Amino acid sequence: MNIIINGSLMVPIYEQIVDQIKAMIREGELKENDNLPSVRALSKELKISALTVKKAYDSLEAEGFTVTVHGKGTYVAAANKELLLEEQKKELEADLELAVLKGRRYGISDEDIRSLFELILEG
Amino acid sequence: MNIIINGSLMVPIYEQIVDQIKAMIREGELKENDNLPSVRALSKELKISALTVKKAYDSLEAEGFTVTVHGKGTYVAAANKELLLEEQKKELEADLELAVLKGRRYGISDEDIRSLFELILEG
Amino acid sequence: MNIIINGSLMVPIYEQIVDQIKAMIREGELKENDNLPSVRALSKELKISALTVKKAYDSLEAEGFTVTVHGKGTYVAAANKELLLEEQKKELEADLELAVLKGRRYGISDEDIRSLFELILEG
Amino acid sequence: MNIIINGSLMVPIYEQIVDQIKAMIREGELKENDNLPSVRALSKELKISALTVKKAYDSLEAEGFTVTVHGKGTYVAAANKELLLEEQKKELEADLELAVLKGRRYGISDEDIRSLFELILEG
DNA sequence: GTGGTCTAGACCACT
DNA sequence: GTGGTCTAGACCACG
Repeated sequence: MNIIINGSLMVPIYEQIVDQIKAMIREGELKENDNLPSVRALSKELKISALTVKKAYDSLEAEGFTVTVHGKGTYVAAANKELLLEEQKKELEADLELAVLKGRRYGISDEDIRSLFELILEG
Repeated sequence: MNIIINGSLMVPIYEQIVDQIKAMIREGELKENDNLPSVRALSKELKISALTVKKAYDSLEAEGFTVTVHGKGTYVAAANKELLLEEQKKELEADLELAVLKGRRYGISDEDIRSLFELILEG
Repeated sequence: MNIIINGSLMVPIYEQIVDQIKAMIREGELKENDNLPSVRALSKELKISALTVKKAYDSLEAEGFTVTVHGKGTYVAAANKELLLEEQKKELEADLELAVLKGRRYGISDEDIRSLFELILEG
Repeated sequence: MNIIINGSLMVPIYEQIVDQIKAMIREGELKENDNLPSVRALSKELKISALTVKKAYDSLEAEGFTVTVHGKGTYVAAANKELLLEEQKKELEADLELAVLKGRRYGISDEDIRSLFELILEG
């Protein structure tokens, strides 16, 4: 499981896991009915608390990306990739919009905001 | 005091106050030596706890934007607008970077991220 | 009335007044039965609130250094200069002791504390 | 945690905590990455409000002496002992200066102030 | 009336 | 269990 946890980021660990598993599903790295690693296994691999992995899996299941079968494990659900992509784009859009609005609230010009953005994207 | 509190946001109230007062200072709406509303007055106006306002004011003072005189009130300090602008740009940069990183984590191409961004900026 | 108020100091204004009037009494600049300036007059002269001067005068009277005659004014009481000096020295001693103890709590050597002290005294 | 709160002092409780933890760090009693007691645990131990402990911890973090990890705890940061020592000396210097100024305001001669100081240091 | 500190307890997010 | 935020109200020091 190629998941990378960045502890120094201000993003909760469980969210980083959710994000990356969603991406894997969308990119086909994880296919329908694939078996996710067990909570215990993943928590060992990432050296984090099992509760944190559990929370990520719960979140995925709540959003319909996985199904958990008691006593067997967690599996990738039938995914509508396009829907997922749309959802993720909307989330990204919301984040970008919040940032832009904050910049404007700070009185930073759109030109300056764009420059910053390009710097980051190309950086 | 035109401060707007959004309780549904995930940004702490005291931080919203800090942000908006900083913006007012930078935009000249609040000038050097201007008197900020008293802790109690603002807490009443915004219908929040006095401690929350106090926390915001403490933060502003710690960052050097205001000076507080015991028994008299809180005043706008000699404003270093350039410093403030730099700080705000850094904050915006951090927000944008988080958004971009999330987009990439989602497997969205830089081109698509840029398109979304431009849509927002021009929208 | 040669009283000097330092607003930037962290010492309350009323205390600065009390201290300086005590010193004047001890040094004979103010003698028994001398008339202190009226609360209003002094507050105008020092450009501070009358309440603050009142508080200083109250404090002096409570400690027995002055007597206030209703409708007439405030007068210097019969002062035991030596007692006053002893009192003031004890207060100074307490302040110095607190500072020294804090320094030691911080793990600063007595030699270093002494150096700092001499620097201040000679500075 | 050997912290002693003196309620009768005029020093705020949270500041007493900050002072003593800083001293522990400087003296090596607390080392890098050591875990500070949880806010709740310390508040129980000292029989004070959790918010008061929190305020002390916030202050320590703002000054860079500790790092707080959400949901995990508060840890001693990579200690810059020299910086800390300088800071503490500055604090001591300020205290001593206030005392000396008060003594002079009282009309006590520098010689007498020095005698008092030496008495305390050698006492 | 103004800020400064403290309380006791609540609810939420993260591990 | 840990920190993060917020409340409602108290008491004190200062002006």
